[in-house]
Amino acid sequence: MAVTLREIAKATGLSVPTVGNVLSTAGHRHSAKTREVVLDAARRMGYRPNASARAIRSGRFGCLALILSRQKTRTHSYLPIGLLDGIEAELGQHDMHLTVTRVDDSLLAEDGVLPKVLRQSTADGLIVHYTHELPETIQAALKNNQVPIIGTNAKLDAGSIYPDDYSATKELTARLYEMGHRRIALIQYLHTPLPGETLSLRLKNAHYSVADRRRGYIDAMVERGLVPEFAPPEGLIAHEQFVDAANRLMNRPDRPTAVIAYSERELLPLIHVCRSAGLSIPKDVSVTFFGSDDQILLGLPLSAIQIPLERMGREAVRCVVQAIESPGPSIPSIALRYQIRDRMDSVAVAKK
Amino acid sequence: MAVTLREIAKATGLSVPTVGNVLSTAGHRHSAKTREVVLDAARRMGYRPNASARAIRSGRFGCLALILSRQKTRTHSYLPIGLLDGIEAELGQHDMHLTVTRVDDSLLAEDGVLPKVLRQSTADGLIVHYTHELPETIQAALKNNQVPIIGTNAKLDAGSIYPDDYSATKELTARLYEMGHRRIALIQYLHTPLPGETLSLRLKNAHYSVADRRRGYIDAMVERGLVPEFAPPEGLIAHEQFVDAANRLMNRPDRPTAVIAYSERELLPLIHVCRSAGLSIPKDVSVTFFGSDDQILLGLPLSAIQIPLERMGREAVRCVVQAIESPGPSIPSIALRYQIRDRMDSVAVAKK
DNA sequence: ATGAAAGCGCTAACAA
DNA sequence: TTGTTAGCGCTTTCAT
Repeated sequence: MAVTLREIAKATGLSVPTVGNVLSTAGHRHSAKTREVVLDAARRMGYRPNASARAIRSGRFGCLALILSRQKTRTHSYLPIGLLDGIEAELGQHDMHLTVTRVDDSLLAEDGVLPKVLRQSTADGLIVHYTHELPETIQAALKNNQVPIIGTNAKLDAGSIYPDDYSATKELTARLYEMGHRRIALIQYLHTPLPGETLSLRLKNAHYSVADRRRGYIDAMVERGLVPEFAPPEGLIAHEQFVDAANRLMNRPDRPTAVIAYSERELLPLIHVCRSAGLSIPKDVSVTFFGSDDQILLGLPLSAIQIPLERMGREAVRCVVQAIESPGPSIPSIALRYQIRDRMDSVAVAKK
Repeated sequence: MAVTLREIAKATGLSVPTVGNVLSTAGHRHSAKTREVVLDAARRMGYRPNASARAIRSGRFGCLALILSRQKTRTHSYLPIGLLDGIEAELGQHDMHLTVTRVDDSLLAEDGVLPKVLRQSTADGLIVHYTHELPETIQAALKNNQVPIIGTNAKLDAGSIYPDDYSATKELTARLYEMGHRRIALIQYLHTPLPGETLSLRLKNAHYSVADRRRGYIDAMVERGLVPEFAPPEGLIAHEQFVDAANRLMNRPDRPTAVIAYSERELLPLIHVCRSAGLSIPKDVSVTFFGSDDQILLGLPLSAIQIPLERMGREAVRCVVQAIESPGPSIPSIALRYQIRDRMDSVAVAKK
């Protein structure tokens, strides 16, 4: 059993509240000698306050829960470390900690087998990191939880923090234009539908950024009288065809001088094709992509348009904590501006 | 404020213990009518038991803490989702939940600014996921925590769960031999030292699997009278040279017919070089690699030697929980066997 | 079958 | 400056 105030009180011959005062809030109202004795004993005995006891007393858990969705059908869903960093940094400011739980996107969730964090009262607020839609049961459970809740990475009318992909792509395209580029392509692959998934469902299930980056790019191009060009044109191909699509795009006399890749996934076939065709990056082709980190692919250092994961985490915590401290009707959504950085290693001014 | 037993008691006209009994342990000892009334009210009012109150009563937090190290100097440290899955699955068996915290690998940690999870008493046990060495201060703080603690992904004398990379590589090499391969190479890049990092320190800081996979490979080769071949021979190169190294390896008349890649990072230059040289995988070259998931690179489906992350998570929880329930002197280390799967898409029988 | 009492560890209010 | 009392939400006796 862990060391309690009572044990320290017994060891020092003082009362429990005295010991508690010295070790937490009101230490200044005690004699130097007492403080010395208590602090010394606490250190020696390895005292650490019981967080649950404090939670009960204060009516606050001092804890937020991060709910991660889990998708059985597709692999490689994961917790971006930048998000966690942002969340933890901001939580530290409020002396709070984090509980993490995953929620199954399967029929199992229908059986009322909710994770413990949702079944019991464990946190003062929830951050739901959507990678896709959550099942009804979970949604209901979340609403029933009488604590503030916010979503990240999803574009909702209220209560979500998401990167502003429309503006980012628009600005990025404008930026490339200013650097002299006229043939700018957006390369964006979508997987062919899963078995049993219709095409329209596939598109509807896609992340909001698929449509938003597309729109931002189109608007910027059209504004400047340029013709938007997508690879592949229909946007939807099987994984094996990625290289072919990149080949078709880059092995043309009027190939683009700048390419915006939707994500890191689009990057690899592109780089491969460029290398094989003897095209130099960034001299012959400028490459930009949306990602969480700069990449080194096939020896080429590539600078990413960095998804503001850390700020997303920070903002999410900030909003939830605010809602906890002064409960209001609802949390407004926030579209986070990207920072299109000044230094883009893999982008060059277009040659005449 | 959340709904409490007292509120339900008030609403139903019953006593707090009665309501509590029905809703938790001893429901069977009450009349059907009472049960009905209580359960109905609880559902209607959205009752969820206060986890902290239970923790106080029971003397158990019902919670484990996962400590992730954070390395400022190198990016891309992250929480493998498979580990989290394993941890959560096993925790669910014990009706426990998970707290996650990151610990800075910087001097800040020296200032006694420990994360709240370590400063306070919040969990019944700790799982420390090492990606590298933790600073002394943190190590000390962990020891002082009077709860069971286990490390993952680190090879220690006691208290760690780690994949058995030696045996895995040895078996894998044997397996390739049985399929007719004689020229088998291990491709394993190490980054050049960071500024201020000596070469020997760089090697010492490397993950245990670097040495273990190397040893397993060498032992298997030597046992069969074959000559181990590494690319690059010295093992230590800069990132930009990865492609050159792969080129040197594969553009030779006596090029290997099978390649074991240390990790996913080694894979990409290899695939690129093979594609560019017109070498077919797996027809001309068999490729295997250590990774968390199968990969599709440049249109080629590659089957990974899967690092047993999920089992690592499960075992870690199992061991810690056991130590919590029956405290013993120390937790023994466990080397987890890999499962070299029967189906290896990217491996073919060697041609004569 | 139900309720009264007690106590887990901690802290705020009050009394000494 | 220090100690006493009380109570947060829950559960485990033990009476009724």
